[in-house]
Amino acid sequence: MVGRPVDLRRRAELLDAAVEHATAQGFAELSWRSIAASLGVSTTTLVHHFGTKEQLLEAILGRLRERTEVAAGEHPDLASAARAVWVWCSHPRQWPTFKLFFAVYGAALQAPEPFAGFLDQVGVDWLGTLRAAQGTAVDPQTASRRATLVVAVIRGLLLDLLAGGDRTRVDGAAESFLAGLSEPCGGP
Amino acid sequence: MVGRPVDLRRRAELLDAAVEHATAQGFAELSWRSIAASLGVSTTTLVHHFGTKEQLLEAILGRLRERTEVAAGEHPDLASAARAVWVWCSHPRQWPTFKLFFAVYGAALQAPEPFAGFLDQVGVDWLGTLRAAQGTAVDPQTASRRATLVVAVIRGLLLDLLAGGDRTRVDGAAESFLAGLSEPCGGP
DNA sequence: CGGTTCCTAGAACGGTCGTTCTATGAATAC
DNA sequence: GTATTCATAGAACGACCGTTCTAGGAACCG
Repeated sequence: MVGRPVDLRRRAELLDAAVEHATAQGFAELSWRSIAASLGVSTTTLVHHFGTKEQLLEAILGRLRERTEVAAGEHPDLASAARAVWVWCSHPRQWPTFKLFFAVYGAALQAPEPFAGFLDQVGVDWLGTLRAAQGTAVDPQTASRRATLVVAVIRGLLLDLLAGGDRTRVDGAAESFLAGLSEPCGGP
Repeated sequence: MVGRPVDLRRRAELLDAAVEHATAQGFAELSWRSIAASLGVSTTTLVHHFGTKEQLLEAILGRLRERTEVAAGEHPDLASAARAVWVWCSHPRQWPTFKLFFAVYGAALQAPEPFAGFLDQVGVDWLGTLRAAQGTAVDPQTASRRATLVVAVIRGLLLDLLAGGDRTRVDGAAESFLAGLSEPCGGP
């Protein structure tokens, strides 16, 4: 006798809705009851599928990490890869997702207990993508340094943009940085 | 009859201790009771001096803004000003403060209700300082663009550093950016 | 069909939260 | 001195939190 099989699709469906709720309603107001009310189910249902608040959080963080991962794509050099990443990240469609991203990031900096994996993984995800975009010609240390700078610029400009910064000003700064990337002109 | 005068020094003292508590214990665990226990007073004392949780939050945010403001200083050009800001911000002594800063920043992105002033003010504080460092020779639009980029780089690299990023890698990225700032070499 | 396991819901528990009420010393003005 | 206001504390209230208990339908296997 095996009984009724586990419905993994249902769990994924609830998780997606939970992430959407966190994106729309804010990371600080995450509770069993608020999510359940938003999805039209009972808190018991959520508890049954995710177990603990911390486990739900881990699941949400995993989904969020997938959503904020840059499309690896195939780009000839670092400059075009960086431009593609910036265009994708800075699109208004992504704003709510990245607001959630930075809310989680900020919370993780002060309370790394349930977020440690998120911080670590997020740190290597983008870096790996942008290091790979430089091919094997440049030495690893230089590639790592450049990728770090590109990630920092994109995140910093995103912070400015999401906080209500002037779009043309931020885009101008991004363009000037990307232009400098295209012609290294003696840069390290 | 006027009675006993208001003790503003006591309020400032409590506020400083509250900010220190938020820096050490984390922004998410801010409550009347936890702060009161940490300071060795009763919650009633805090309520008496600050009124509402939201008013306490505003006061803490104001103090935090002061603490994260870069020392304006007198620097000959943007590159040296940027380097000074980076050296000051990236010092381990400042890490807890900036962890709190980014925790507040992230929370503000999703719930701007009590944080709107913080986001706005923080946006113009650094930008103004770094625009002023460029003097009046460069046209305002270019100066604004460059200041935006410098702020983004510093914030982005700080995020990396505070998340546990390798110090030498982050410092290398900072150095390469600052070097590029010194010799604009055709950059806009 | 019966048996077993999953899915869902409602109620309740202990805990923490922000806030308010009441009351007791301390400091100032007259 | 008295009168008034501030400073502080303790207790309590209602609301929300995560979690657990109980229980009833639903889906699969034999």
